[in-house]
Amino acid sequence: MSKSLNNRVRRTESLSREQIVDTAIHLLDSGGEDGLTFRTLSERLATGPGAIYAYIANKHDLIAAACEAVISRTVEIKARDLSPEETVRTVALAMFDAMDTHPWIGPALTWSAGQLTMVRVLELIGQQIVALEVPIQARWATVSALLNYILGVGGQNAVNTKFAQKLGANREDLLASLSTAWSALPSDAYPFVRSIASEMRMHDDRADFLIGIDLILAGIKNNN
Amino acid sequence: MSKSLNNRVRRTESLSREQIVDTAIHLLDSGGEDGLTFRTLSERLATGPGAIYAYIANKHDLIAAACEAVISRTVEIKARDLSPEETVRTVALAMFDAMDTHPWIGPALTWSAGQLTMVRVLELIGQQIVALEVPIQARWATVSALLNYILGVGGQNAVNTKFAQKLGANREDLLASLSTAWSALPSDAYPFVRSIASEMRMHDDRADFLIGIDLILAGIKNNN
DNA sequence: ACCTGAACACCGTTCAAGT
DNA sequence: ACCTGAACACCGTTCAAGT
Repeated sequence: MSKSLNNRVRRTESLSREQIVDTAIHLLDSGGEDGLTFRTLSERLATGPGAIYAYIANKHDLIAAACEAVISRTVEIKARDLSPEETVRTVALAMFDAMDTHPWIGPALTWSAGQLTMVRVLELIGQQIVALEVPIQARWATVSALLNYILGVGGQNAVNTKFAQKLGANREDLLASLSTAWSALPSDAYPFVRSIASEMRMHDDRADFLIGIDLILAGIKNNN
Repeated sequence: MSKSLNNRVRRTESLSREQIVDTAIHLLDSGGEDGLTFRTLSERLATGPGAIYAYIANKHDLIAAACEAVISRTVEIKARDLSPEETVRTVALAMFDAMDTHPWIGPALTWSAGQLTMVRVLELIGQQIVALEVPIQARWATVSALLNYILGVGGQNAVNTKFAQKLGANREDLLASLSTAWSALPSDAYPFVRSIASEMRMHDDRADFLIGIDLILAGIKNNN
């Protein structure tokens, strides 16, 4: 797609695509998706808002490029002596941590829109699926399930973060008030929700995420 | 929160919250999140944009209310003579279909922000988890995994739909071009992605979604 | 040749003015 | 008492004008 846009030959100290993306990541990290505007971005880069369009097509492209930059760093995992299951866990946790540090990538990330980095994640996980001897007809659906789960948690993470910062509350306060609300539900209609209200309050997102991965891995083993 | 906003006593044929939400759902269905603006909405309702704020706090609230309306219809599933597994499948598929018909609810839906309808889904699935005799310490994480997966797929669905309509292409064309791109990847670095390129092209989102649910259910059984 | 930044066509939201 | 719709403070994006 961007074959003809080779800017490397220039020697002016002017704008570069990499510089723009890096600054965008900083703005996204500190202010979420709303924190990134072409006006603040161009201000940081000491230029006019129009100048950015020489390097980037539009805002969607800019966010996609920022995602790529973050995930490509995440995916650089050396193949150590790990079992297929351990490798899947490692990759999944790396993705979780990246989406936790940069909540804005959650909704922007998709593995089917042709983002090259997500294809690399797909390859990485897919190879473990093969190593786990999943029959060939089941491979696609199995990889789909894992990736959907991983990206899904990232998306939920983003919603929660946004919700929390909109209310100006921290995570603990939010969980506490939600827990209280759940405990106050009628016990005839909501026995289950009431029963886990206190457990929910103290849950660990990261640990629960991994339990979900393990559940899917256990399901894969069980199906073979 | 909204205890004092009881509008039922009025008898004028003026605006109602329900009417606003219904119109909003129509606009969202036909034009996505961008299709809903206060100007077009108020136009449809034959009023000014300001009038809506008497019934709804802001756009976020409006979308949340639209979600609630859609999901509450979805969740009205009669308890038939189904096994716990079958019930989970039924609920999950109902959610999938709702998110497929209304792609905009995917990103807006979250079960931790106190949306009452999602709590009902949580209860419904949680009761099956209890019936499956998941040990009490594992219940929260198990329900989390299922709900995260369900909502995650919905979120991905939304991204894909948005992507497709932005390009003005249909699903088949998108999958075909993606499949071609995957087949053209270097075989040394991307053996797995290449191997499933053709399978991906013909995959059925709904069937794959269900396979993921079954994988998690199998994992639950395996863990007991 | 490259950058600038005013201008355009939109948003969500508010609130004085009408009826 | 309730609704209206101009006005405000923003957006992303474009493009004539500058250097």
